[in-house]
Amino acid sequence: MRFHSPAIQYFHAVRRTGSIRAAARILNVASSAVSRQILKLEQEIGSPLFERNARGLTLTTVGEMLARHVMNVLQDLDRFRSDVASLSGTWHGDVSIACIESLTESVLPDLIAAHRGRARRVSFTTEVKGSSDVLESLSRGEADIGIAMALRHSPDLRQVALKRFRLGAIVSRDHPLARRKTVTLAQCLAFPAIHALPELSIYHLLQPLIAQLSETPEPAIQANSIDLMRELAARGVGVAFQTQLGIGRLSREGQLVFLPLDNAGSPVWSDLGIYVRAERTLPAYTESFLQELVRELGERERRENAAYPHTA
Amino acid sequence: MRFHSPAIQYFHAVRRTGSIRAAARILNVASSAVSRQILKLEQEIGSPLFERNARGLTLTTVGEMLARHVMNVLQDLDRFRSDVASLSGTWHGDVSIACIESLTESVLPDLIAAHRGRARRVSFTTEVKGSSDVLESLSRGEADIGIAMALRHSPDLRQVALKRFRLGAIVSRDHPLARRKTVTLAQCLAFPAIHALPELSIYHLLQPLIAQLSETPEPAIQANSIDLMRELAARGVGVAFQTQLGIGRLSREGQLVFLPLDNAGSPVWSDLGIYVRAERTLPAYTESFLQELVRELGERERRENAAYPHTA
DNA sequence: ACAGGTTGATGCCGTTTCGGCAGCGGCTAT
DNA sequence: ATAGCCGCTGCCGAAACGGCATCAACCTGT
Repeated sequence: MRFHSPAIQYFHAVRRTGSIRAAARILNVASSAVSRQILKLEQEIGSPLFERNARGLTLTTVGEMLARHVMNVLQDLDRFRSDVASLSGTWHGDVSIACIESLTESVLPDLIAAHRGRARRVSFTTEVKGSSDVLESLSRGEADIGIAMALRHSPDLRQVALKRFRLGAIVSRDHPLARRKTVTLAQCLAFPAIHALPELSIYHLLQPLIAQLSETPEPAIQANSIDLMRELAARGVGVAFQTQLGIGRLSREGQLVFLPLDNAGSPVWSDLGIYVRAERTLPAYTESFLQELVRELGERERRENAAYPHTA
Repeated sequence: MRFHSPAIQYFHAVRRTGSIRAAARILNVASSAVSRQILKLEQEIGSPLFERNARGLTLTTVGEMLARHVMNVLQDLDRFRSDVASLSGTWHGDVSIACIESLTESVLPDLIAAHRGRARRVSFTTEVKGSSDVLESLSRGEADIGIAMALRHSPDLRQVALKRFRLGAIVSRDHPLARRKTVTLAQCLAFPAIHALPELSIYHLLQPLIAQLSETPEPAIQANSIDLMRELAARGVGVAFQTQLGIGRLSREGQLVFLPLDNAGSPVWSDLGIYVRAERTLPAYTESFLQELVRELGERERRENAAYPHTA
């Protein structure tokens, strides 16, 4: 089922690896074959596609344009394949997800497990990274679905859904704050705090608010792992800040308490976006999972708003 | 700049012509070459793409799926080409438009003339046909932009804009009705009328209203040409019905009068939709014209509403 | 400065693929 | 029945492709 010119596939491999020889290894062909296909493409188009640096190849502007086209072609080919397969009852393929860490505790594993239970032949590839890296992975065609903080995204991405969750303080059950319904940032910072490093989006949500406070906050722990921060909070080390998404199990077991943040009377929102490449129709099996993901996140958003209603 | 497998192009030609030999003539190759590429494709995919009827080839279900993929590929290739060309300052290509007749009097010629004045190397291909044929042409990839009455459209089309125009009666300046501000259908049908045949969408707009009338209308002329109907009305033959879009010049010269239809106190709307294929990014030159088209139609809609305000 | 490893490009050559030609059987319309 | 399509298939020359060995250019570690 590979009826596209080898030049297309070779170019795609070279772009991903940034090297002709590396691409040749992946493709199981001689590097000379790859080299020649690229040269032929450049002659056909009438413009170089790569800049030959000493250490590998970099796309030129025209190269990036072609990369976009080739990505559209190959991703649409996947969709075509899945359409044909679903016609004959078969239903398989790989859903590739790039997402930020807050989803790894319960949302993503729950969904994937449930989906695998129903569709055994659909496999998953997941990659956890920062919000902007998630968006970049999508743009580069390395992931099908992306979940990230809703930043400004490039026009080649499409925001499928936007869900907002309350940012809150995470404390162990015996923390002095644990009995409160909500907390303000000032109240939290009276205690040792576990802060996010700038590479986490939470940092950028909280930093402006912290800057507004008059007092200098208590010296705190800094970390770049949602997971680590949660476990530190559970051990009573201090107050951590995140959405309720990442603390499901420990919260249910009563070890952790989630206290919605209150900033001058209004909630602090953390906006989560679900993204796909804009110029693309998803394969049926990917689309199916995407729908479940959107539904599930919407459900969690709804449940959370019911649990912690706020005055408009 | 043809770096895609010949199989893709051949398949596309065969689908359009419905015949291998006809495709071969277009492609300037031997029919055997085309036949073999199709056979290879079918073997590669593992399913027949065409049903070999005595009178040419018809797509199978899988064939239609492939047709969709191939259309996506080739149309995106056009976009890529235009991107590369615009990088080097060149700016050419062909904008293919399918539209209904009401646009041919002034909207389309005005726009195309203006655009050609600015961008000489952009050519246009226009095809006038009925609303459902317009939508089908788009779906089949035979046109880039479609303008049609806003019917229910298939999901592979995207409605870029929706503009509503008042349906009205068209009479010559010395017609007894010509002094009125608005007219009702009953008032019009007291005079000889020029009716649209069912192949025009106006028929489907007016038929329900005519059916509501108690009296049997005066015997009337029927026609399937907007142009003809307009000229008949100008000669005082009777009352015609259409939007103001199609009577620009004759209206300006005072020969024709447009009387907005009033049906039980509310206007009768004719909804015009602008469509493109959904799974597609348009070439820059096409996108540019599309924007002008949307703007111009919006402008006409606004002007018309100002000229004939109606009570909400 | 030098050696060893890496990179992409190129000449040579066997293999594969492609396309043109001619001819096949099947079908339709006259 | 005949003439004109249709798509399919051997046959063969031409073109494209891929593998191997080799080259010059470059980086890196010593």
